[in-house]
Order: sequence, then structure tokens, then C-alpha cells
Amino acid sequence: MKKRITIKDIAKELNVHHSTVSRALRNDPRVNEVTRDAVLAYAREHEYQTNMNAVQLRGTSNNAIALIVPNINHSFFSDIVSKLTNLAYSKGYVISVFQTNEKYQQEKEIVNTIIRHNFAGVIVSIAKDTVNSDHFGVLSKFGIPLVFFDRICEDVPTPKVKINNYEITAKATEYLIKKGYRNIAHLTATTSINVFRDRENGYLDMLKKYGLEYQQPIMVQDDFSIELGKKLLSGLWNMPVKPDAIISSSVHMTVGIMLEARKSGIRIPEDLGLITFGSLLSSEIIEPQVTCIEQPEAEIAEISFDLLEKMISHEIEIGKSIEKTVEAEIIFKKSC
Amino acid sequence: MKKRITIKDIAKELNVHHSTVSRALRNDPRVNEVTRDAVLAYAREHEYQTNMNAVQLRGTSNNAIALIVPNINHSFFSDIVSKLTNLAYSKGYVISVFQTNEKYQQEKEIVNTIIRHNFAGVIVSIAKDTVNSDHFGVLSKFGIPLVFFDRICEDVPTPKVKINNYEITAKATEYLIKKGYRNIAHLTATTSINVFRDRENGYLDMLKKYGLEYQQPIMVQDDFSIELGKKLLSGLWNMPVKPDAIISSSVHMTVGIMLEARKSGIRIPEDLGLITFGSLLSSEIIEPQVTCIEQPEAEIAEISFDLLEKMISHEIEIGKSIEKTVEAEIIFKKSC
DNA sequence: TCTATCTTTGCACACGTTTGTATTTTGCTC
DNA sequence: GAGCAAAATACAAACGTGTGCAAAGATAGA
Repeated sequence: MKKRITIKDIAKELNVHHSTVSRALRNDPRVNEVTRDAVLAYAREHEYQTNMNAVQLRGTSNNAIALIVPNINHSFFSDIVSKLTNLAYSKGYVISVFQTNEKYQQEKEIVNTIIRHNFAGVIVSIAKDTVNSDHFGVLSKFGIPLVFFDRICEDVPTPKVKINNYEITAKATEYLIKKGYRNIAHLTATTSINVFRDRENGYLDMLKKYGLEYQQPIMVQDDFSIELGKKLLSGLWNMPVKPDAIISSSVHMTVGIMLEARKSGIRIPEDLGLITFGSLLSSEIIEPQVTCIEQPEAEIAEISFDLLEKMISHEIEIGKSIEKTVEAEIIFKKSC
Repeated sequence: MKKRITIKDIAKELNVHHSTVSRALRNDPRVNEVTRDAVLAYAREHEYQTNMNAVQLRGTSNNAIALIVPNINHSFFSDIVSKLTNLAYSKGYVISVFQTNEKYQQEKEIVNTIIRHNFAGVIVSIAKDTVNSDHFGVLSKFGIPLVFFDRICEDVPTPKVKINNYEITAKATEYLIKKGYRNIAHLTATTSINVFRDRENGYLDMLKKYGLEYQQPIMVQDDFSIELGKKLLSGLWNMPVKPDAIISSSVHMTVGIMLEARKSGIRIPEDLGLITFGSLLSSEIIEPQVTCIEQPEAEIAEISFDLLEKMISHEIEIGKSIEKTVEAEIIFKKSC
């Protein structure tokens, strides 16, 4: 096990000062060509690697970006994580991914970790649990660039990338109404998060517009899951007035709904219309194919990264509120 | 925008030396109780956060772990990434996730990045492209703990966590044979990776054992995808001797195969038996439900992390070869 | 040869921590 | 209050790098 070679080791070996080596490695024109080549050759030979801790400590530069998401293994987030990671890599940044598991407490500790490690910037989609945004305020206070995407903190002045959840849910609801569905339920999560609040409002406003009384926005506390979807449908089916359509905020729940429907002999779309947020890898195979609301993951990743990069390079000042909205799209299939 | 508070700022404010503050923050018994409380109070008050760059530069400690995977948005890897991230978090580590996109070049650069940033340890599943393992050798040479999982470099002496690919593929093949299938094709990837080589050998050996001639291990170069699955099945179906069963190394391809089969009127399992590695979120809904080989993601994550942790704490010496094998499981369904 | 300019290198300090050692302060005993 | 041990604090060096400034060396013009 060899010890890592440093700039001083090279300097000693080549009988120059370590500052000269430093300059040589960074192609500073002030250093003579022959010494530079000697340094570079020696460095390559001995597999020299800059110690980023020293560089960052000195405050010269920092190419580390942190990414905070509720889950890594939900396709919406894993797609964005994957795209952001590639984007960052192509621009010379290094991305660290953190997972809150939807817990406020973990999110807070993660933010502290990020501050401790001097990341150059942070991209976040907040946890369902998160009610207080102080921890993100601290980030900005310390001058660390911050961009929210999808699930955002309204009260933190910083760039935000949102999806048109209100409009798209209203549109989905109206589509169901026009197809003749009257008792439309909405399976969603806590309204303390903009995403779910917007969806709920789009849903409710559209029902109101058409004078429909059956309002069933169901705020679930638990994590979206197949089991939860099953349970919710069987619960709804035991109510005095059954729903005749469902808008589901998660593919996981949607799968559960379909399984429970099949088990209970509920026919889709005849007995129950179905629209879901998100899409499945296997969506084409499933019968009936489900009408779904596709979210533009690639666009979100690109815009978010672009905003963060501009903050890092001071093109956008820290603490400036910018809101970008990207558009989701309804893919019409056979489930309603 | 406030500047970050440092240990020296606290010292100046409280009229003590910064070394005393350092000890106070780390609960060193040598520092008086009242000064310690004063320091802690002031630190909390002003949101002091340790500068990990300084700590790590000094070489005292390092709680950063790097994770290298080919893709983040494939369920096998995203599950493992998710579990490892949680595991690491619960033990006080911070995980950075890197994605190679199956490219050797990116993998090499990522390893250099990891060395530059002084990570405490690395967990890797290598890219399909990776033929040379020198870059991982460098890691060990610098004394950085390294654990391989699933896709490993055989020639790097370090702990490895593998799946019993040979046995499980042999078992799957034998199952198909006993069900009466005779022309079994195997859709897989480059044999330069242990995973795919083991599967191929398990497949071939079992065919040989039963004296079957039809051997069709198809090594695909491209990334596994739905489109590729479609193309492969239609290609196979145009051959003089059609396969009557397929073992697929990826759920993506499997979805493509099923779509193409449906389009071309190929009945599963009557005309074509099907077994796939991996499982789908929606696997229960798909008709027919596919017999699949489930890989123990949680177990892999746990064992890998455990090994790495033991290397970091010097319970396992760097450069020691340890091989653990975990068992995949065939979930029998209706597709064969 | 002297001075002026340019090129190249060296010096020293700073970034924020930790830690071994030296120094001061406190508390105790007689 | 002197003496001494124990407790608390201060000092200094180190980790590896980057950079402003000084110094030395080279070149050129007169």
C-alpha cells in the first residue's frame, strides 16, 4: 500500500518549489515549458491526483453538487437522478445523491451534511414530511446555491422548477367528466406539499365548474404502494356511493387498484375509469392500457441543472426567486 | 449572505483558544464543563457546522463512501442504491452515487474523481464495457477499501459479493427442459462480465447434460431495452428453427419480447416459454404472469456494506480476496 | 556595461481542523 | 502562604493546495 503522492513530493523530487509544481499542473503560463513537461510527466508516471479536500478547503473551487430526493427507486426520481448525474458529469461536476425517505428529520440532517462538506450547490425535491423550511434557509444564508424541483418550498426565495399539476389534473378531471364519469375520486397525498395541493385544487375546481357533488380527494399518509392501492379501492367500494373513476397520484397505487379491481370483478373502464400520474416500464403490456400523465423528467433535469449552474457562476444571484413551469402530458389509453 | 462561522470565530468571541473550542465540540473530558457548555451553546446559536474538508485534509476521519453503478434507473441497481444509501446513512456515512452508463472511460474517470476526493471506501458494480481493471488496482494501491458486487473484476484481490448465476440459470434451463421445451434461446450480454458468462455457462452446461443441440446464447452489445427485445424475438422467429423458449437477462428485453409476441400472435407459454431475470413493479398484472428470477437486492446491499465497513475499520485488510455468494430465486408463474 | 523589461522560480501565508506538548490556573494539604 | 498535583487552557505544527509578492535570472536595447 503506497501513500498518495503530493505536490510537495513532486517538488522535492524535481528540485523545484511546490508552488511551481502547482502552477505547472494547472498550465500556468508563468512556468517554463521544460519544467512544466517534467512535472506533468512525473505526475502522470506516479499517478498523481489532486487532493480536492485541500483545494476546497482553500476555497478555490468546488465541483461537488448535492441532490436530495425522497426516494431513489421510484421511477420519476430515479429518471431525474440518472439524467442529472449524466448532465453534471458532462460539465465536470460530481453529484452526490441523498435520500430522505420522505422524512423531515433525515432531510434536515442531510442538509447539515451538505453544509459540512462544502458542496457547490444543491438540487432538492422535498420530503412529504417537510413542513418547515428553515434548514433550506440556512443553506442560502451560507451562500450555497439551491434549486427546488417538483416538490418545492414556496417560502424559500430561490429558483424553482415546477410541473403544471393544477392544469393537468383539471384537464384529466374534465376529460373524465366529459366521458360521462360523475363520481370521481382523487387519491393523493398531503396538501402541505405543493404538488399534491395543486393536483387537489385542479381536481376540486373542475368538479365545481361542472357542478358535481361527489368529492373524494383522499389524502394518504403512508408511502404510496401497491398494497395501499388495493386497500383504498376496496375501502371505496364499500362506501354507500361508489366512485366510478379514480385519479391516482402514483403508479404504485394504480397497480394495486388494478389488482384489486381484477380480484373483485370490477371492470376497467366500464365500472371504473382510471387515470394515473407516472408511467410504467411495462405500461404497454398491461390490459387495459392505462391513461397516464407523463411528467417531463428530462426537461426538469435540464432546467434545474441549468439554473443551478447559473447560480454557481453568479449569473443568477443567490436568493433570487425564479419559477419555471414545465408541462406534463396526458397519454390517452383505454382505461377510461 | 453570512459567512460560515468557524472554530476560530467561536474562540475569538469566547476569549479562548480555538483548540479548546475544538475539544469542547468533541466532548473532550479535558475541557471544563462551563466553557464546554458555553461553546456548545454558541455553536448551536450560530449554526456552526464542521468543515469536513479541513477534517479530511488533516486525515483524522472520513465518512464519505462512493458507489459506482452502471445505471441508477434500472430497478436492480436503483433498489441496491436505495438500500445502501439508507444503510450508510444509519451508520453515519454519506454516500455519493456515480453512474458509468456502462462506459469504461467514464468508470475510469469516476475512479480518479473518487481518489481526488478522498472517499473512505468504494462499492462497485462494473460497466459492461470494462475490460481492464487497472483503475481499481490503483484504488487498492492507495489504500482505499473496495468491494465489488454482482458485476465484479475477478483479478482484483478484494471482497466480492456475487449471485449464483451459474446455478440459477442452469436450474431455470432444466425447468424449461422438463416442461418439454427443446429449443431454448438465451438472450444475454458480453461474456467479459462474470454475470453474463456464468449465466451462459449454466445454460450451455444444462443443454449439454440433456443432449440438446439447439444452442442460442445471444450476446447483445446494445443496452437492454424494450425495442431490443422486440427486434430479437422477430429476428429469432425468422430463423429456420424457431426457439420454443427464451431465457432473458433483462426485464426490459422481456417486455419487448412479450409485446412482439402479442403483435405476431405468438402465444406464451404455448408457442414460447419465457423466463426472465429481474422483476417488474407491475409483474402481477401482466398476463401471462412471467416466471422470473428474483435477485436478492437487500441481501447484496447488506453484505456489501458490511464488508466495506469492516475494511474501513481494518477488521478486513485491504487487498484480501473474500467471495460471498447470495442466492437468486425462481418465482414460478404462468409463462412456461 | 548599465539599466530596463520580461521570464521564471521561490517564499510565505492562508484555508479550518486536530493533537501532542507546554503553560497557566485552580484546588488542596500541611 | 508555600508547595504540589491536577485541571484547564494555550501554543504550535501539520494536512495539501493556491496565489500575491519578492527575488533571481535571462534578454535586450542603448
